[in-house]
Amino acid sequence: MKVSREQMAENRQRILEAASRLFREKGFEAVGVAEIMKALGLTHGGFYGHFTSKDDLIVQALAHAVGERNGATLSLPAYLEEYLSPRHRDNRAGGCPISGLAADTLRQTPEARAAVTDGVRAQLDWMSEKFPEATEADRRRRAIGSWSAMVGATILARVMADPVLSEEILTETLAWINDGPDRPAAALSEPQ
Amino acid sequence: MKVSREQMAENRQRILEAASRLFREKGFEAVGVAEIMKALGLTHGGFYGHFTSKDDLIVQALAHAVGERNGATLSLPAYLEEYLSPRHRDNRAGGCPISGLAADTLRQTPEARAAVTDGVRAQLDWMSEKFPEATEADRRRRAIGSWSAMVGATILARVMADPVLSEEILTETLAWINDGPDRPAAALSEPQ
DNA sequence: TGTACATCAGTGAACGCGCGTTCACTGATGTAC
DNA sequence: TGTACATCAGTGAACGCGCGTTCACTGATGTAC
Repeated sequence: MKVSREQMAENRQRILEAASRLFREKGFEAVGVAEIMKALGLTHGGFYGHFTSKDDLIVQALAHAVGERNGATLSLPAYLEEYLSPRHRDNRAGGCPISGLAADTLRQTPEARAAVTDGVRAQLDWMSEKFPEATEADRRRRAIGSWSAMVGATILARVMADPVLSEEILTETLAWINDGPDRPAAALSEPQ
Repeated sequence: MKVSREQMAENRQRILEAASRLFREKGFEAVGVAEIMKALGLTHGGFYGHFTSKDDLIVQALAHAVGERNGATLSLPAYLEEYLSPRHRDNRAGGCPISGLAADTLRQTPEARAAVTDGVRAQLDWMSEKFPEATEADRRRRAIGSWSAMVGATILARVMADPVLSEEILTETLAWINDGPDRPAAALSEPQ
């Protein structure tokens, strides 16, 4: 049965959002078109009125998720702490799409990789502005090192079967980013 | 046709090695049992004389790959440089199984996750011994932060569609691990 | 505004394909004499 | 040592299943008059 134009546009958005969450939770391969449509109460046949293929959806859903920039309203110290928290580790469906999907995207289409590339570039530019180092080169180096560590720590903490080791990875990575062995401990604390 | 006992044992090893390489290159889902057996010149039916299921093979192949500890003969600075090199980035099939498969393993069996957990624990213990910081806690913190950054940078560098950004991630992450913004530049250089 | 018709978003059965797994069979290995 | 037989590693056809995709159909929307 036909639906109104606004309803159809809304359905497209809901497909993108459901797909984005399900992909982050289970990976691209493990989520079927039928499962996504069922999550909205629709049937799989209608999917191809919105997207030309599952690969097309993957690209659109990645661009959608990566474009949201969900922690960008926080201060950098608060963002780092939230990112490297058990809450974010355990919230795959709603968490950062880059740590959740970057590895999966390696085996996807060039368009999907381009969407992740754009997201990483935006993330590094944003973080490079926020660190306190004096020179642009030092801020960017710290942004790249910190971001790599955030992505790696999140992936490792999620896969660890030992909860103590999982939490240690998050806590020590955060401490290392904030202080480093040789950095003054208060270098990045929030202004009072 | 039956083969000798030694031949059979050798075939089992060759399955593990082919699977380990193919899994790192393409991921668990994208590699079929038939493809692995074909890589040795065998047919898929014989697979089940060696392993009870594909999931069983995944666990064995992970444990096999993770247990190899392939860079452990290098000094720490040489290991870090090799790990964060374009060569390692481009050598997925022969590279570190943890950066190559950790994210994939999240959706595998508990046994597979346990194999990766063991590998990460061994890696962190090894790195914790090698860093030059005075206290055990400082060495371990630097090991965890560095290892997270190595895994994250490798995953990110592999997925980047822009080769300049990909290489920048490797180079800057290495520099950050070695020096950090506030660390003396020579802190980790090789003894002359 | 009301009516008749064309459009088209969504339905659900069906198709093709690839994959993991099974199993009757083959023929070389290994053993009993 | 040589021979006859039992064992069993590997073969390849077949099965079941799930998935992406297609398509004839339905009925509500939107438009022409």
